[in-house]
Amino acid sequence: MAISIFIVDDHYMVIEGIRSLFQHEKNVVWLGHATNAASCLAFLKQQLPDIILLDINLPDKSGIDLCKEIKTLYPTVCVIGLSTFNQQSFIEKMMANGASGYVLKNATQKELMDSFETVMKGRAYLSHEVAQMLRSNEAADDAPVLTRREKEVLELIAEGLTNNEMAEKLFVSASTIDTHRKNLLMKLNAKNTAELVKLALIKKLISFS
Amino acid sequence: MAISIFIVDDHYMVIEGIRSLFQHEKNVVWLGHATNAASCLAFLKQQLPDIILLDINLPDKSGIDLCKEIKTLYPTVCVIGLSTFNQQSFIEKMMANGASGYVLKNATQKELMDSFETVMKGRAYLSHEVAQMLRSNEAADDAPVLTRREKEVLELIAEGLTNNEMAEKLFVSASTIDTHRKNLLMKLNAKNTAELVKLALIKKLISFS
DNA sequence: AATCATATCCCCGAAAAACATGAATTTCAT
DNA sequence: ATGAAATTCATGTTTTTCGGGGATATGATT
Repeated sequence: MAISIFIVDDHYMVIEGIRSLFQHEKNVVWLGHATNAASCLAFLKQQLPDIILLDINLPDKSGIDLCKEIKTLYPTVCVIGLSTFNQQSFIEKMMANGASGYVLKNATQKELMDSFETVMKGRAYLSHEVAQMLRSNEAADDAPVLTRREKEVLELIAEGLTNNEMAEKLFVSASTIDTHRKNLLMKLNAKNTAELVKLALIKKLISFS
Repeated sequence: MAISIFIVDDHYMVIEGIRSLFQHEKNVVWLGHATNAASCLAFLKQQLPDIILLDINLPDKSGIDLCKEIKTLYPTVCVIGLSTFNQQSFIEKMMANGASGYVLKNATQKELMDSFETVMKGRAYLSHEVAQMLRSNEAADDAPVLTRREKEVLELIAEGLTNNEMAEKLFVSASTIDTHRKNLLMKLNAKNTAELVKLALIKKLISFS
């Protein structure tokens, strides 16, 4: 039995690329494509494919959110995430939102066929590269929970403010800042400010710039 | 007169996508494709296209380096950079290495045709989105040059070592470390250690973990 | 021969951070 | 309303960093 697929991606080249990969494949039926979330949802009201290939980058909405909506509205549809790079956080969110698989855009026809067959059997599929990356990266999602104030102080520390400067800025005494600082060192298990800032950036507790 | 093109990209979908976009275009002749730098260079020994569409992500070599090599060996060939995202640093490096243009992979057939014609006339072509982004982003790639020793010390600072600990580890006196430290603060224009570590991570002078 | 970058070392004093200990107050969810 | 968590503040001591200096040695460059 043929597998029907629908693709959502704002890259014409990707759409054409996949269409071309499967145009002579009898087991795969190309139902169409959408270049944004809105027209994807509109299409699904008319017709349900077996599999949706869903890019994580769309102009009007993230593919991650769209995935969730699709799975809520049409739980039987299999969604396969599509992305150029294997960014762990995206993959995790995509799978958490009900995706059945995740393949990179450098996938071969065979790999894609594989992914279709696997998810149609109800199992999850991850590109070889993706699976490998995820394994090698059990790195910390062990970010401690910081309070509102601690986050503020952490940001200011990374900007190079001293306790006195922060105290002035936040209208509290320097002792208070000192306490927050000590708690931050404890929570992040850092030996000193230098390590604190590094860990904070790694764990994405503060953002760049 | 028809324009001959050759594409280098490790994404099958992109190759197929572009091929399909131009398969009925009489003014464009598809000479072939390569999925890595080595086979690209091998092809060019046999035949020279007018335009090479060059992905910035290749398995064996960065497209940026490959671009430089190509322009050194065959200065008459026009290289157009290809990328999914518009990352300013890549674009700048690509153009600095002699590329004639830069287009995003979500380009339409028309946009690509446009880029071909523009670069064939000897002018540079940037995707609309890319040009816009570059304008809005004159942010700094002003990473200072650090000496071998300074990099070592910087790494250790970020790991949370004190001057004494570093001195022991590097078999020098604490005074030496102190000097390096001061020089680092100067070079990165940081107010203190906290800002130093943050800037070092932003400017990729030290890597995560 | 003179210059430059790098790396090494030293001293001083002021400023800042780290560590310890204790405690009052507000906020908020159960 | 009660208890836990968060925020606030203080007082001290010790360690580390920061900002001025200045000095020597080496090797590459000109």
